[in-house]
Amino acid sequence: MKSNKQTEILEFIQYKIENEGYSPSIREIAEKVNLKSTSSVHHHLNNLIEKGLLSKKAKQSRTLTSNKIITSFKTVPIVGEIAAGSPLLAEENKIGEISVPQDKFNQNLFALKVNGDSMLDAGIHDGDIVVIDKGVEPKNGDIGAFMINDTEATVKYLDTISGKRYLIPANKNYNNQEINSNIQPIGKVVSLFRDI
Amino acid sequence: MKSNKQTEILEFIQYKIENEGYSPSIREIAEKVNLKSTSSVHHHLNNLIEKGLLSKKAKQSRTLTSNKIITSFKTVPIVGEIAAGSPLLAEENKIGEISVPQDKFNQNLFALKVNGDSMLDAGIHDGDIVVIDKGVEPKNGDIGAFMINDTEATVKYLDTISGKRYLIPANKNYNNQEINSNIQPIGKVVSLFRDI
DNA sequence: TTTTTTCTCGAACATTTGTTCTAATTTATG
DNA sequence: CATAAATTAGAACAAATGTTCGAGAAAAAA
Repeated sequence: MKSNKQTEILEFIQYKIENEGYSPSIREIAEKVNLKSTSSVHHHLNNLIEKGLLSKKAKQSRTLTSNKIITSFKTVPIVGEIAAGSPLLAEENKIGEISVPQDKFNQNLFALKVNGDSMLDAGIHDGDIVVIDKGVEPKNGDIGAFMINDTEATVKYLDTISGKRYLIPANKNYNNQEINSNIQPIGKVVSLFRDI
Repeated sequence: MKSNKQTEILEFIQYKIENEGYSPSIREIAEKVNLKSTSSVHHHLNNLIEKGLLSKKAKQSRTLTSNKIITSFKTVPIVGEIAAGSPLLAEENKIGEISVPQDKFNQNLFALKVNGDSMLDAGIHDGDIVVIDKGVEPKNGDIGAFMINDTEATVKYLDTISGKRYLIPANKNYNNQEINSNIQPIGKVVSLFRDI
């Protein structure tokens, strides 16, 4: 045996609500957590309700709700500064989480906190959170996220000038940067969030 | 009678999921939309499913899920152009919905689609969605939403110059506008969303 | 070990709930 | 108006589901 049965039940309920959109029935729970009797599940549910971790309507099916914040939104990690040499999404680089609506549901999303004002003229400010789709390679004219020397993530326009490809800032105080082997595309910027 | 029965049903399902956390039963729907028979509801549900607006598991209770974005997030209406003389949040002005994370949960939130580039230098672009808290009166230096002549909603800086209060655009091509009785504050702009 | 508590099982029961069928009613169509 | 289509109602049924009770098993406490 590993963890607590009640934790197992709670997690299954949360999983089910998050992924299917509705609560499991007691028998579904029983099967999932290897309990042969519905009354056993019932027992645990009452316990979880007493602890304030669950709610439900009496005598009504599939009305379990988790009191934790559980939604069908996708929570994607936000990364800030990248520790030298560490992978982009390493735990040490994570500075928070952001929730992205389901119509952007995608396993390849993550968010990056913008550092600096090099994209100011594109309306991207220092401190803004940009959501990046790792599954989409940025094309010419796109705003993309790029990894430089495996130590720095940056957001820039991508474009080709005279046959060479450049990272292009949206700010006259910054210079274009030719793409070389030290610059790897991470993904395309698909949306922007800002708290004002 | 006003709108379609199926719309009524769909909205109730969405409301229920959003507010209670679980799908209504067919009988609950019947009662809510004034249908005496469960089979009538059944009929409409099948229709909605055919249209791709709903999903459900056969023979399983309370497994309706809306294919629209429905979560425990707060859905706030987006308004665009304001029809002359109509209340800001009138149905006719509504152009969509946006989901706002629960940590911004607030009964006074709504969203406004930005029209024009008068706030470009503040990084607010034409087409951006700004979320407005009606419960917070914008103060000097804040970005606020204001209603002009009850016909136009606008987003501007608010500030006092030489003892007079002005709406101040963030774009040199636009002029300050002194606040008079034709200009009413709606609320404070608290966040910004942009699809790129 | 003995006692107590917690957990589990099995079965049975009462409701809730989805489903189906037929007929009546209303609404649209020609 | 007559006809067809869509909507609604009513009833009955089968399945899913929550609930309860008693007893046994396992784990914890004494």
